[in-house]
Amino acid sequence: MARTIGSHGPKTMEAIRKAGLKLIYEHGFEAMSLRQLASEVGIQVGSLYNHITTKEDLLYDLIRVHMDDLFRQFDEVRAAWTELGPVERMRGFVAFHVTYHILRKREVFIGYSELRSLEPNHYEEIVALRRQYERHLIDILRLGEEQGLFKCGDVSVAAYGILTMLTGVCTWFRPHGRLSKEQVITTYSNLVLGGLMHQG
Amino acid sequence: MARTIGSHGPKTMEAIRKAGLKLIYEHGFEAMSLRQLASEVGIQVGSLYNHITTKEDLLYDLIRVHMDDLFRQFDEVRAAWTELGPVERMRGFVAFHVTYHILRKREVFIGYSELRSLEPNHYEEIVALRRQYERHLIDILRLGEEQGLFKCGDVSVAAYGILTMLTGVCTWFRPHGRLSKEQVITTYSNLVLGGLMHQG
Amino acid sequence: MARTIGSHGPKTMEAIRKAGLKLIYEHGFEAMSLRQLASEVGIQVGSLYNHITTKEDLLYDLIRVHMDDLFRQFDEVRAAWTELGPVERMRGFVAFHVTYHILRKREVFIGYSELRSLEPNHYEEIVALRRQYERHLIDILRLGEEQGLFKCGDVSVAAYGILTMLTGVCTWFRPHGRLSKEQVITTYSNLVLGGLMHQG
Amino acid sequence: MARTIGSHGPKTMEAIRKAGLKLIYEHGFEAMSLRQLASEVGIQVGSLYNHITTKEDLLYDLIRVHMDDLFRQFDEVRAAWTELGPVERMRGFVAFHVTYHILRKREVFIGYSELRSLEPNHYEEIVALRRQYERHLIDILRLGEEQGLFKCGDVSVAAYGILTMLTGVCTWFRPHGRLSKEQVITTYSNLVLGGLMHQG
DNA sequence: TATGAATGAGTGTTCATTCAT
DNA sequence: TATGAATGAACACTCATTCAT
Repeated sequence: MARTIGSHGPKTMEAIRKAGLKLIYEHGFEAMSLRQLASEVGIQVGSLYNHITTKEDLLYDLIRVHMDDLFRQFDEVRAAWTELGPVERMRGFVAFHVTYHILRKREVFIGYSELRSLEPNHYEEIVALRRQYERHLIDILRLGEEQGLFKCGDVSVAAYGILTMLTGVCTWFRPHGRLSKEQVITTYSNLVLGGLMHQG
Repeated sequence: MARTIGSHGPKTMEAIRKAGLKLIYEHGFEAMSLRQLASEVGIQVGSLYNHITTKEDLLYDLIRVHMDDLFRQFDEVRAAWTELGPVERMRGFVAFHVTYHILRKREVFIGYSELRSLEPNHYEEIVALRRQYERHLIDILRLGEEQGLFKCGDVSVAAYGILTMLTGVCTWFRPHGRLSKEQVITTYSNLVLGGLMHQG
Repeated sequence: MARTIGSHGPKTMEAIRKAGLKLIYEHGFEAMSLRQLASEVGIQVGSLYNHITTKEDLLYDLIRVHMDDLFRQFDEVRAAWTELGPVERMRGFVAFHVTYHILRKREVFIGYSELRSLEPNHYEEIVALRRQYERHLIDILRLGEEQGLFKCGDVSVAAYGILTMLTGVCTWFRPHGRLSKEQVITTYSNLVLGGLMHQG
Repeated sequence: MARTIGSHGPKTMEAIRKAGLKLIYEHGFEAMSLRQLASEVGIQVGSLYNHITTKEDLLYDLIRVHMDDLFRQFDEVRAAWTELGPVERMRGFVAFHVTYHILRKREVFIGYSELRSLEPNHYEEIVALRRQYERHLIDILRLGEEQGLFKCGDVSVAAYGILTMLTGVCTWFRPHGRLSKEQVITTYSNLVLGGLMHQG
């Protein structure tokens, strides 16, 4: 008989997204079965297909929405940069990136680790977005070098290094652990700008 | 651990390890089927079980061997440190870590990304080894702080940050690409020690 | 039979019948899904059930209507036979059967090939109607034999043979192809009558 | 535990073919599930895949083998024709076709009714073989017309008609029914030849 | 050691059907 | 009447693993 358990309409889609995020983060995309997912949501497995077209499509949806959020929020931050120099921009970037990656740690983690489960088209699209984001960091480094403030060795290597370091936060940060988000931001800002030997 | 009893099978076991490394790196552990693996090796699926006890066991074997190699090689480097200060040790650590992670990029990648597919016992064991390795970096940072040479903010945060940055090399480094291994090492050493603003 | 209660739905029911005829003819009854059917009609799956009671019911409806049409049209032809002899009747039968099977090729095809998807009751009913139709051909053959005009060997075998031959037209006839309907009718009439009238 | 029920090796493939033939004949290809098939054979559903690559592949295999048998047996019959005229050839064709279609009624039926479930490549291949077979009948009709013995109206129409009539035997013939195979052959031979030789 | 055939549980996905709105 | 969301069973197919030969 229809509709005994479970919820209706757009609420269901939201529940699927939430449960999917949780299960993919915990077990990985390949390891999550749609039966697990449906049971977490409280519906039958076939009912999932009233809301998603494909398992892969759910993954893409989660990653795509996260990338859109990332850009939307980053654009707000960037809007305030027009009059700032590279050092302030770098501090701003670190603060933004760390904050977002702490708040959205599961989306971010999935967005890196499950990329290869995307269909080619989706994969290319997400990778292109990621490159676009990276370019903003590279721009800051270039600006710093032009103004004689930064020395990077190689700009791309430095950018990848910094980005990887900051992103790592989503692997080990615990919300109510020993360190506050602000302490992490300060530590990383100083590390990035001054290294181990020349901090502020 | 693998069964490797019997006489003329070590070649097969080596082929399995090699093919497993390749396939897990390319598709992920969950996504690799033993049928794929057997076909890559050129044997039938049932024959795999003359050499491995379990799919998970192969993964554990690959990661464990890699961790052992990491420690063996790292111990050689460390043996020469007794008379060196923290700056030289840090340069040495960066050089070693980057080198190993470039040469063994697939093992390293798997060792991070497929950890969750290990059985609890194996998981704990590998994570403990990883922590032990990390502690060596933390020791360097502590030494530097004691001697008034380094300021880390928080030692653990700095250690995680540096480690993540260096490890990232296995994701993007291309052997015959624009940059040599030495250039990457130099860039990262300077970045770690002096940050963007105070490089040597 | 279809629910067709209510007022402004007959158009929808007609669209369902038309689309069902097309899809069953093209893909077979088992292979046609109600989702396909609904999408062909331009409504949602659930809406189908305002017009049909069951997937099987639609099939039955299509076949039953076609059988009714067959009988209605055949009865008109037969009404003119009272004063005709077996040869003229046979010519008339061939002309009628071929014409109907060319004009309604999809209904006819479905009426043969999808019979086994009918529920037992419906199956029996349609098979009985078919037998009734066949008996009219048998009657012509018998009349011919009684009057010494035909020699059939075995009346039933001849009847099945002739019927199968004529029915086959719905498999290969192309409306604007090399041959006109009239040519086919002439060829078959001569073939059949030659066979019946001039044996060994 | 492995291999408790069921049989080994090539015997299993033969059992699958046999059960497949039966089930497809009885329920149709789409309606036959691999669970049914496996259970008929006495093995688990997954074990089927040690012997077939695909459900469609089994269908193709059954039809292809039947077509090969048809040609092999027909070639033996034809080998004796070199010195025979069209009338004897036609009698020979009727006898062969009816005999084969009675003995192999299930393969023949499937070979017609389930063609559309074949993949495009397989479909084309089988249809081409069927056309090749039909051409042999057409050749007989042509020969008869050249020698002034037959009058067909249109050769192709006549060929299709005759073929359909003869093939129909596999739908209604019952092995131990009222009529023997020989009676059917005689009735059809006379019907066909009377038709071809004495048109109005 | 290698093979090939088996197991049984599991995969993502589709199905006809129901029904509150 | 139409919709959209649900059900639960079924689908073809794949999986890791076992084991007699």
